[in-house]
Amino acid sequence: MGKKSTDHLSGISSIPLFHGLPEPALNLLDNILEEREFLRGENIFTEGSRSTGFYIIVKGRVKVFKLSAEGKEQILHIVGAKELLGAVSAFAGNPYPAFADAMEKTKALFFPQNDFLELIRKEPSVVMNMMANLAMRLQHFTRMIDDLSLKEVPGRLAAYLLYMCEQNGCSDSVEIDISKGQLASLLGTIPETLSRILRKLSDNRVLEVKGKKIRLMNKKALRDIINGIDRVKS
Amino acid sequence: MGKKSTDHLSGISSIPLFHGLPEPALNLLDNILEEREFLRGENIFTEGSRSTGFYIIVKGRVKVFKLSAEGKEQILHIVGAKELLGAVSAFAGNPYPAFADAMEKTKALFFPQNDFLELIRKEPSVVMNMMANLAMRLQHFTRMIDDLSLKEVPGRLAAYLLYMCEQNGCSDSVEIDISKGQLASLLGTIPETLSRILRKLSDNRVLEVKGKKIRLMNKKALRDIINGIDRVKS
DNA sequence: TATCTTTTTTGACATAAGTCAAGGATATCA
DNA sequence: TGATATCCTTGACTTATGTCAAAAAAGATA
Repeated sequence: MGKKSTDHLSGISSIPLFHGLPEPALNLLDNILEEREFLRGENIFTEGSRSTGFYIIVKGRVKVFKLSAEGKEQILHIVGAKELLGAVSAFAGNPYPAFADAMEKTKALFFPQNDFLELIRKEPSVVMNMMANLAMRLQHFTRMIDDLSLKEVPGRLAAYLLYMCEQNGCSDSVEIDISKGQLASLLGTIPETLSRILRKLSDNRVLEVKGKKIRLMNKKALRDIINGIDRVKS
Repeated sequence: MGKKSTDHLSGISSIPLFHGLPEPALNLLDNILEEREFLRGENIFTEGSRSTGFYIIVKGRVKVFKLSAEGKEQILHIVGAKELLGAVSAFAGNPYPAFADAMEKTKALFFPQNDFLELIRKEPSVVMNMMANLAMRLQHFTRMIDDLSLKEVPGRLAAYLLYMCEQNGCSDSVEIDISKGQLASLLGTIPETLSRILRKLSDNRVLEVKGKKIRLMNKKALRDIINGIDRVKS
């Protein structure tokens, strides 16, 4: 793959899936992986279509989502750099269960299904990393199902904000890096509802919303909302 | 493990996770696996507790569920014979993300975490089977999230019934093997709502409900309901 | 069979959240 | 910079589904 080989190698070893692999395995990978680029909004795969492999995102972000009959979208997750896309289907040999669109200009490495089987034979440890990845995602979905069915929208929002806050070292301020419409979809609701809830929490001095920047003024209140002790209703 | 050894061996090879393993591996497993029994209603593990291994269900059924702050339960899945219980947490090294209770007298094989790492070194192919298992469950959750957020309760019920019908060779008749209250929880709703919807579908001759036996009189209508074309509202 | 418990059904009611529609605010691009 | 498209907000309204309470039905126990 000429010029880009070294890029690949350094890139490859920084991918969790390939952590700790010996040099020969990395070289093998370098020959297998195929670089692909997607524009903002471009579709990467479609629900129901057969999977021929999976992607490792290098740069950019991809939203994986389902569509209702009326076209309402529910984002399942957002896949960012160094994460896997479409691995479950590729592995299980099932069609893709959801859509995937690039949210911005995205660079990814495509890993063809056939080559994967070969790699596993030569380097079984990869599978361990992959299992960890699947396990993590399962836990994410478990929490999501929990949220969707047991919490009301303000609770899901509060959980999301507190979670985001923790991720970013938690300076009491969260910068949401997706549109509010997309956030609504991620929370399993619609923009109008999200907007109203942000307003109410703002009025009650639980949050301070400035565009995409949200300050968590009262984390205790947020935790209470998650637990159904809703001081915001009134 | 004396007398039960051969039981184990025949049992073990019939577990998808251990399909196709050579004799020595099976013997190794026989020494590792620990038989455990649970009574109806007995708790097997609790949300938040540390996992020390996972179970392979031999007989009986286990419900895995989350609890809301007010005690409302959402069943995530029901684990039956030959399936894995708690594998994700055991593997990811995280605490259990949900509760698990035996729904009836249940026999299971416990697989301690430490021994698992050893097995993988000796028999990496097990991991492949395990990944397939995780992948399948991920797809199940994907569908579940889809249902919970994009479909209304009648749609979820319809999807459930049609799915069950397909599973059982589909003689147009489904015998639900859990209580209606539990089914409500599985569908992310409450018994009252489920009862009302069953009533309505009965009145409209889409279903015929006799206790736990449900006949699908009009599958086309059920499919329409899933797609939001709801002939039952009126 | 009779008694007790649990599950299911029904009714009246409350409410969270969705729909529809329109006006502002922001971003994007020439 | 101005023009155009997208995103966000707000209001009025509807509705699916949850809550509470009580009766009916079905199972379990003695």
